[in-house]
Amino acid sequence: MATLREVAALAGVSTSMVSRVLNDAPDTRATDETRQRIRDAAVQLGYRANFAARALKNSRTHVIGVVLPDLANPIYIDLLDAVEEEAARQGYLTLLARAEGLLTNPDAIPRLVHEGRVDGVIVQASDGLSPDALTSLTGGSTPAVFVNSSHPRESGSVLLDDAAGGRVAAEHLWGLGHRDIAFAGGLPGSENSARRLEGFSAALQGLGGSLPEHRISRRGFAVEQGAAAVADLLAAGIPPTAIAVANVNAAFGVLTELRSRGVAVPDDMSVIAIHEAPGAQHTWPPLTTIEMPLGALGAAAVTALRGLIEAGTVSDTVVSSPAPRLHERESTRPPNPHAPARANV
Amino acid sequence: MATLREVAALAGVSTSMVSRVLNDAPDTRATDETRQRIRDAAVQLGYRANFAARALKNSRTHVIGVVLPDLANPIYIDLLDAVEEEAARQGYLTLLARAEGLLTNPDAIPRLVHEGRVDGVIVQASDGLSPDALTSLTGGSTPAVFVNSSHPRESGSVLLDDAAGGRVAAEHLWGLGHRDIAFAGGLPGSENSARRLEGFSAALQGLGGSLPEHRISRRGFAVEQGAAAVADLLAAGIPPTAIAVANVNAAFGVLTELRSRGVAVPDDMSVIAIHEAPGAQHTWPPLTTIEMPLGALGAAAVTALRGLIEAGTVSDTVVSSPAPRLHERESTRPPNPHAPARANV
DNA sequence: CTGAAAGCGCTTACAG
DNA sequence: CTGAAAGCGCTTACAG
Repeated sequence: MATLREVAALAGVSTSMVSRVLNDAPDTRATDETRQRIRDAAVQLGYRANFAARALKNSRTHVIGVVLPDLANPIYIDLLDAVEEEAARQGYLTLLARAEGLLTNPDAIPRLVHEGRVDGVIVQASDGLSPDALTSLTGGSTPAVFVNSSHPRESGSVLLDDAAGGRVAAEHLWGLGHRDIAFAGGLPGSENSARRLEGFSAALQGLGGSLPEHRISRRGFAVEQGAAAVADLLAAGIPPTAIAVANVNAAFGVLTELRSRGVAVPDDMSVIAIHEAPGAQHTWPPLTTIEMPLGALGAAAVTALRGLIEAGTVSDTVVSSPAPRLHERESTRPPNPHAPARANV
Repeated sequence: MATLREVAALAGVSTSMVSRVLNDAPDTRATDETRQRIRDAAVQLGYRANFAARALKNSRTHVIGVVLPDLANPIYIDLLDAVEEEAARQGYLTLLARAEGLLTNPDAIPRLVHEGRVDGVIVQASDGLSPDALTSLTGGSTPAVFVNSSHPRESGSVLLDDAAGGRVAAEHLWGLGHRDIAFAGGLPGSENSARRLEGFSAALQGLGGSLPEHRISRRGFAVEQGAAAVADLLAAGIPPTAIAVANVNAAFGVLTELRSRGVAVPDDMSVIAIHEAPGAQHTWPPLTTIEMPLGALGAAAVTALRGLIEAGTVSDTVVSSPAPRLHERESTRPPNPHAPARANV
């Protein structure tokens, strides 16, 4: 691990010169010959600027922290992947921060910044967190961008176009001929879910249909919560012919619960989910999904965070491009008028 | 962001004292009263030791890098999760490094260390990499622990007890009554797969069975490669009554391909896979898997890396506890003598 | 029991 | 065109 000093010695110049030349500092007027000598010396010694020294001097690490509730959720992984990739493109490294400690210890996120470990953080908050909890997460002064969740005023925010996702789901089901459709949403407090529901319901109305309250369940985005939603939705009366699930993980639970109740998908009931996940192709039947632009979301988050870090600019972005994309698989089909559940009505 | 100096000023002592007290330095004999004054001042100012300054002084960052081929593979995510958790427990933070850049740019991993960004790296290499490629990955002098893959001499290694995984698969299938079993393995160069196959084959022999060469396919661990394995294995003659797949991702492909060929699982054929994955419960039929101790693997990797960093101790570990654990689901069942494929023999 | 001083490896006004 | 010097915020011998 050669130092600047050693490079300078080898090149026969001052450390100042080496620093300037190697960093392409503006208005550095060094002879081409000098530049070359410096470059050669650096290469010869395998010189790498020490990160800590640089960070100390510049008060900037070029590292961003990514705070995720957990790694089990494929949605978060896609986000993490996109963030890491875009960060790398923009010259930043990615530090992984688990939310577990962060939720029990409200000081954890600010500390990352106060210790100078990261220049800022991108946080995907858990769905249930209150606005107050979110505010206390970053302690106000931390450069933070909240992704896909509600957020404090001082922080940036990057959101999916959830309503558009809901709309695509409604249009697909309607186009297939479904007229009695249910919606399995996130928890009552979830703004993501509320927006998806809104887009879904509005689209249905625009098409001449409607989404009555008893066709709505708000159990949450997790697998077991999807199962609970099925219980709600099939509780009494005529079952719907299709269920739109606000999250692909919940949809896994929906599929399993439906099967265990003897409801055949898609013969008796169609199922569509918002968000794509690797597992969706391997369920039985393979799940029709609406892929949301998580890659673009992650990239937008990185860009927003840089704006906050470098210019103090807080921005709120809705990522609407690329548009939500339908993956039509085998869990959706035109409604079957002879489906057992409806046949005996 | 208060500095040591400010804390010292507020407490009315020297910065030396503050540093010593706050770090609980050995043989620091400060009055209890002084200690308290210092602590109070630190709290009052919200003091956090600057990470860069500390790293510069100590030549140690307490950050480890995790190098993963990609984030799409749930196995790697489990590993990442475990590493992050154990690292946190041991006082280390986790920097995520993508292998994409690392494979095209052989200098990338050593650079992380040479720049002083991380103290060492844990790398999960791609399955196909040659030993030479692995060696050049770390350039020899980088503290590195290779996980679940072959590795250069100077680096530590932490391996799963792959043979045990193969054995559990063989025993389960044999116990169910299967006598004609196939094995869908990783690529020919994969040491992981070779060990699983070895354990599998040896167990079968111990039980009085055998695994003839034509019942072995070596197409790889990926989904599509599992599909290719099915093609191999069903190519001609009597099909086996069960397939053990060396990797759960490939097993997804096996399931899909079997279905598309009209082979019913588990009626016509049983399928079992090594490694557990969230998706395995949601396939149809739900996939019987053998969960390998990835959590313990990740933790062992962190511990091995610390040994390398702090004591220069290179260690090779095989993680055999907890033992591979069978998740019996619906893709395995006793062989059906009337299965169509065999009935017409 | 406590402090002054050097130094980790950089960057950047300032001076020439 | 180039260098000497200060300083980023710590830690740790060394001295008293």
